[in-house]
Amino acid sequence: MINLKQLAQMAGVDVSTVSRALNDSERVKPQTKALIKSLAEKHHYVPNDMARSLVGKKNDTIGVLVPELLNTFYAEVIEGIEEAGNERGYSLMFGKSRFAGEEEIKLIDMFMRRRVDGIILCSSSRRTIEHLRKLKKSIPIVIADTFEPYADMDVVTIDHEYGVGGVIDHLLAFGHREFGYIGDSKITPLRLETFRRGLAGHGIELAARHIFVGEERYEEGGYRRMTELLAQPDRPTAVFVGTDNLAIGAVRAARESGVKVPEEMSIVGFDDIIASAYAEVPLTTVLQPKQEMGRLACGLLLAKITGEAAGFRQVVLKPELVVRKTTGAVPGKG
Amino acid sequence: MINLKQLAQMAGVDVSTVSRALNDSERVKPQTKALIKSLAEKHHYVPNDMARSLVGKKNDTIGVLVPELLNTFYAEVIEGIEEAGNERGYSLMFGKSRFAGEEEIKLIDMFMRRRVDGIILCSSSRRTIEHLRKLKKSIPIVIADTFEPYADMDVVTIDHEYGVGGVIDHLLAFGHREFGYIGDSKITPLRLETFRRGLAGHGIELAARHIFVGEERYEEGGYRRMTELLAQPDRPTAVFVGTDNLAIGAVRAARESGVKVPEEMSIVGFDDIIASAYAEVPLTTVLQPKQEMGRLACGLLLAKITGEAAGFRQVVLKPELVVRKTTGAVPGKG
DNA sequence: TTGTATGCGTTATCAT
DNA sequence: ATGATAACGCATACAA
Repeated sequence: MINLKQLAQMAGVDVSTVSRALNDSERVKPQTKALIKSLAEKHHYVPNDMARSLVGKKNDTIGVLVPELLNTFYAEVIEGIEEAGNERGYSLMFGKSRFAGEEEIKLIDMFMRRRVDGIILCSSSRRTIEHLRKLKKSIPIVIADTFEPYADMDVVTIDHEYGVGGVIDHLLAFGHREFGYIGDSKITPLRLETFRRGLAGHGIELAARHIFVGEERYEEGGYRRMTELLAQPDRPTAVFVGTDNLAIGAVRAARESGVKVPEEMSIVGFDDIIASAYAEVPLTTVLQPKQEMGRLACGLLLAKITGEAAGFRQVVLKPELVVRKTTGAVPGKG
Repeated sequence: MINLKQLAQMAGVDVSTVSRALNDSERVKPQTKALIKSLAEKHHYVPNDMARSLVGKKNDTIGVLVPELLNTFYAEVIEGIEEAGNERGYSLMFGKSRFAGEEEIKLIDMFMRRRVDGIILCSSSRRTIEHLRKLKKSIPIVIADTFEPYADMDVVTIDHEYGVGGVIDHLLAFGHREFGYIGDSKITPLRLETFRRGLAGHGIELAARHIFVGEERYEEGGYRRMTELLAQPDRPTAVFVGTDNLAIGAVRAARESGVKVPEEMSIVGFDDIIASAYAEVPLTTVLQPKQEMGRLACGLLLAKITGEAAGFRQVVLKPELVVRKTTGAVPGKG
């Protein structure tokens, strides 16, 4: 792969002249510039950004860390980040943490070694957040989709209280009083807590025997947990499922067990992933503005990188309920 | 951000000693090594991989180019690439081309400027392939999920003939003779051609009025195209849909129009994305080994990077039909 | 065991 | 308008 020096030799000029010519400097005679450019073209010269950013400073690269890729939730967030970044000439480097704290820290380390200009973390663990507190002076960092809007960091997240509250109000309005919950151990713990607290606020207790949580985060997990729930002697009339991925499987399990949704059981998801509108029964769920989160996170980060922004900002989005076909009135109460 | 030189000053030694110490060289006294390491730890030293790879050569980074991320098909391929890469210490840099040739070329250029060790391209356009022919001497490149197994490049792809052939045989065995096709303009053109040719081989013509192709690549596109197809005066008994994303929408459109699937119409997809097994009616489709493709592509690339492999290899996978619930006998012929 | 010197590819600051 | 040179952060062959 050819470099400036070789180009300089061929053109019979100094490297510095070549550098200037290729960077369209005014201070180089049009003829030599033309010569150099044609030479560069001819020999497929590709500048070495490693060297360039060594002397310069910036990279025009941001690191993005997500737990998993198969989850379209994260794909949408990334989509937002990518667009916002692209518009301003940044490319993405990314890593997948599998929800593992050590992986997160390893990948953050890699990002730093690569001298990315900034890092966006999605759904990172609390432990990792602690780790970040030490790094945030060295490099701009934005946390997306986190549990709490940490005041000492740049954060983009949603108002869980509001989102889950919408679910509860919706179900209460339909007359439901017996609730169940299905979730996973990584993504949804806060939703469970918020749900429980919200119900308690209405004097309703969420029975432990109606709570099903496990590792699996996709349809299969929801399917299995709903099957377990249906095996209980008494069955709730409404179930809140922590993510749409799980909810889609849960709806299927219910229907396959002969339980009509929503006639005999209402089910509400969370996220509003793409598949939800096209599920077996279009899913009632809480819309997280995923791409928006990505865009905002990237915006915050770029503002930090360019120095436009000082201090830390917390952006808290309101996730709105989207009522579709999996929720209805309590059986027998029309 | 601290560097070797500063560390050297603090330790009262030369940079080279620090470098050796941090790289665990034998040629440094245990005591000084310990001192230097503790110093590095204390001051949060993070090596600069830009500088390192400037002098060295390698990057331990590979560039991955996909058309889109929301498509779980690509997410799965990436998953495979990422795993295979991770195992050998490589991280990913990636870009999204939106199926646009110019975007692809721009991103490839970016990868090269960043001096990635190699590039994997998914579903790249023919035009881009031409472009790559010039670059493949400068950098290892692997093409994944392409139309043809170009003999002069490293390629991982599937045997379309075989996959589509399986669909045709399956439908013929059910007695179908009237076929329709739904696809998109970016991903599926080859599938349409293969389908048409395959049918012709059985003396069956695919009528133009039963072919629906458009831009949209997700459920909505399939929904719309199936709606159009159903508006035709005569309706095929079986429809091959070029991707599962489209197929899921197509099934929904059929059912909402009162056409029972598979009783009144058989529908077959292609890809076997995660959602397909959990669709409204579990989808009969052709399984593309996506993660496997990713792993293999990455394997080929790493072999090229490390110099283990010479020449070009074409890996052609056999995509197998997965029979689920959207296909059945021709109506009235039980 | 440690230091010296050189080079990686590029940009930038001087001169000329 | 162009050349010489230093500098970016690090690794390494060679000396000591």
